Parts: sequence; C-alpha cells; structure tokens
Amino acid sequence: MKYSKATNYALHTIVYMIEQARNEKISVQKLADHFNVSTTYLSKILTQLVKANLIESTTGVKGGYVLSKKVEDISFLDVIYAIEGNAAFFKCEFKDSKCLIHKTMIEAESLMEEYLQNKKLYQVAQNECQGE
Amino acid sequence: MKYSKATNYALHTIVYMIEQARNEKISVQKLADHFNVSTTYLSKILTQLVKANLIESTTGVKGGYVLSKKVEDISFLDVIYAIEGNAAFFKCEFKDSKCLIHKTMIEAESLMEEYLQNKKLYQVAQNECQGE
DNA sequence: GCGTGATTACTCGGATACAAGATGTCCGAGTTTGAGCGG
DNA sequence: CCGCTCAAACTCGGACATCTTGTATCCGAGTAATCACGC
Repeated sequence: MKYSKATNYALHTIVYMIEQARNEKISVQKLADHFNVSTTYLSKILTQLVKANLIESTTGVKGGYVLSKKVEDISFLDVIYAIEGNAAFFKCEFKDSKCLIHKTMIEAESLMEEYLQNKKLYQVAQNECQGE
Repeated sequence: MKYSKATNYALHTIVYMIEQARNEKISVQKLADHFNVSTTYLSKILTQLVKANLIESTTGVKGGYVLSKKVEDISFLDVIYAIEGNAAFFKCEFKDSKCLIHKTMIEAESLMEEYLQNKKLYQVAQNECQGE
C-alpha cells in the first residue's frame, strides 16, 4: 500500500510548473534534468497528466508542456487520480457491496480523498523541495 | 495504490473470530474452508496477525487460533498495520522532511488512519459478508 | 491400570513458483520551427 | 526576396527489460493430545 514514485514526480512537476512564469512552455528535458530522472520515463508520466487534462503539450521545436488550468483548480487528488487511477483502495472479494468491512474502508478512503481534493498544489508552491 | 487481498482476508478472519463463541480455538482449516482459500496461504497471514499480538496460536492436536485481546481493542488499523506494515503511503525522493508535498500527503494519510484507529472490528461483526 | 511409544492433528517456517505492476530504456514516427539554399 | 527543402528540437507511442511485490503452493519440522500396547 504505497503511492508510486511516478506520483511523486508528477506532483513535483506540477508544482514546478506552477512556480514557473505562467504560460511558459517547458520541455521534458528541462524537467528531467531538474529532477534527475530520464526524459523518456518522465515523458510517460507527463503523457498521463495530459490525458487527465491537467497539462497540455505542443509538439515540434519550441514545444513542451504548459498547465491547462488555473492553478487554483489543480488539487492533489487530481494528480493522484491521473497517475494512480481512481479505483478504490479496498475491494472485498466476497459480497462486496453489502460488506460492512468494505463500507468502512471506503469511508476511510473518502476522508483522505476529500482532504486531497480540497488541497491545491499552488498552496505548497514556493519553499518547495526542488529535486537534488 | 491498493490494499492487498491478504488484508481483506485478515479483516474478515478477525471478524469471523469475533463472531465465534469467545475463547474458542479455531483451526486454519476451518477458516480456509469458510473463505475458500488455501490453508497454507491463510496460515501465512495468520502468522502475521500472531506477530502483531492480535491473535494467539496453540500448536498440536486441538490447536488453533484465538483472539488475544478484548474485541473492543481491535481496530481496523491494527489489522492493516499487521499485514501491510506501518510505513507511510508516500515518500518524497528529495528533501523529504522539508517537502511540503510530503507533509500534505502525510496529513491526508493521518486523517484516514485516525478513522481506522477509532473504528473497531466488533462494530461490523454480525450481518457481515461471510465468504461465498 | 499405568507408563511408554506411536500416531494424528495441528502450527511454523523456509524454499520456491508464478503473475502483475512499477520502473526504466530504446527506438522509430510524427510535428513544428527555423535555417540554408537556389532561382 | 521568395519559396522550397532539410535538419534540428521537440512530443508520442509501442516494445521491451528488469525488479519488486503479492499471491500461492509444497514440504519438512516441531508440538501436543490421544490412542495402542505391553507389562
């Protein structure tokens, strides 16, 4: 039961983009250097963020990635869902919907997700840990 | 980011034991039949619960497992920790302790865990999903 | 009937096998910008 | 100076390799109750 490294990279990437001058495109290359990961790997992660409509990409020379929303609209949960998917943490093998254990676990998860939905990434920008 | 099946089995096993007459030993065999899993696999899971002092085992003929605490003292979180470990969901690769992303994620996790700590398993016993 | 040993019904733990997912790399393809070059 | 071509700088996507973790099985060892047997 752990969040993947990819989620960590995704969160940091978005925060980094928030801290850049607005609407300035940024290349995978630059991000990868900054976080000290391979460009190809990071690009996979960014592709997932694009599919979730959190960022936009423009191809070709001078291409790169830009936030596609107002910074106030990007929550932790948005990024997490984009990378991890939005399936429930817990799934009862048995009677599922009627299972009280299942119900309890879902309630617990909801608490956490509600918090992460209300927490926006721009709130932690600046003074943020910036890779190595 | 998902809880393992083992956690599901563990939670259901404890609930099942709560529903049994108190202090009555129960064998892996019986539990495995009930949940329709292999005895050897379930026994590994139970061993983890023993190590976490949630249940006790007695070996030999007429041996088996019994709860080792009062039912009011067994929380969801106890069982989850026993199986999943108590490591944090999220770990920042970078400056860790100073990272606000990390801090936020830990806060979110704490909310969930607090809920699961206060929720006891006997509260969902009875009317519970009992395997197939 | 009483002690001793064998059998039986259990748990325990190590070794192993398999599958799935996370992590990461490689490479070829498509796309846009801009530079170079010829008329 | 205009238009064409071509290279360069990007993203995109599929295929693949590797590692870790979860799931599951097998088997041999240890342990305690009970049964059987001999004295």
